[in-house]
Amino acid sequence: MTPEQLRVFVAVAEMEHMTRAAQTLNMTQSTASAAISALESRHQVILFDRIGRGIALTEEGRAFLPEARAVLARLAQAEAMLLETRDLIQGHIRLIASQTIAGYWLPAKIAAFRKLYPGIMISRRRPVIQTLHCSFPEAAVGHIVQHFGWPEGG
Amino acid sequence: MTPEQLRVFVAVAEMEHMTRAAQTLNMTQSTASAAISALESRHQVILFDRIGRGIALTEEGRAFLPEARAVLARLAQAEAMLLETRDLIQGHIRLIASQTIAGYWLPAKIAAFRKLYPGIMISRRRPVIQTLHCSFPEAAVGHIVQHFGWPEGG
DNA sequence: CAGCGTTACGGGTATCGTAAGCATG
DNA sequence: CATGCTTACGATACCCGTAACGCTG
Repeated sequence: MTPEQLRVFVAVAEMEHMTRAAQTLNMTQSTASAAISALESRHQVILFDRIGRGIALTEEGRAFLPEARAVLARLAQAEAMLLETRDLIQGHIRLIASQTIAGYWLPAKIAAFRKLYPGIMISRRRPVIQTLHCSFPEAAVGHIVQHFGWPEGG
Repeated sequence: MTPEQLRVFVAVAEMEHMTRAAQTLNMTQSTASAAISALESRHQVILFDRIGRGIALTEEGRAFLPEARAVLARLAQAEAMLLETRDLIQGHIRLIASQTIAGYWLPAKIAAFRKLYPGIMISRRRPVIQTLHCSFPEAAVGHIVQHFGWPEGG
């Protein structure tokens, strides 16, 4: 019982028309047919009556429709929650580093960091003054260092 | 986001131990690892911290756990409902037929019928008396005939 | 014959298990 | 060195789309 199968079933059941449902789902009609067949045979249930050149929901199919919708809705909710927490991790980090570090050590680290947290923007500045300083709370620095280590191993 | 992946995630998250979770799920530990990896990379989320030689739920993972459980529960409910309606279609059919029909026409039909409705038991009796009769309400006979047609096309 | 669903078949992708690789205590 | 997760890799199974088929109005 794949979510994909449920999506196909819901679409086909709602319009009681396989070809149009397949078009809606951006798939071939044979694919939709196969999905329905798989759903039916695996669970030993007949969801549609093949009547004439069309199809019609059976009683079991009609009863199953709200169930399928509920499952899909719950799953969508879970996925949305995951997306939400992902997008929650965002912000803007400004880096100031010496030429050596910025040239040899940072690039790979920044690439890896971007891959993990696409929501965080990173910008770099050349050190205008001799003294390096960080404009962030130490906690944030700690988090970043924890993920990527410290250049000289200290 | 396959239900299978969710099952793996829930098991691993509950015991925070991949090997034991894999054993519980009757799969190799590498398979479980791959499932978790797929779940994480596809949704751009980190669900577990690989700490030392073990794993621990991240904050997002901990938040996602009840969601995953809810999805699985809802899906199980839908599947149970399907099973229930299938088992509803059950009973016992006793057939009485002439030798000719019972020998040539019935066997294939009975096989097909059993495949569709495993819950229905079918037993056959040789006709002791000349007159064939049916001990069922006509409605039931109608249903059966509708599915399989009538021997002589009448 | 035109519309609609099913079936057969080839290609792509995902998943699994085996086994080797790394890291940790 | 024993434990535990990850990665590489070959095999298997699944899913999809194309095309041919069967059926109906």
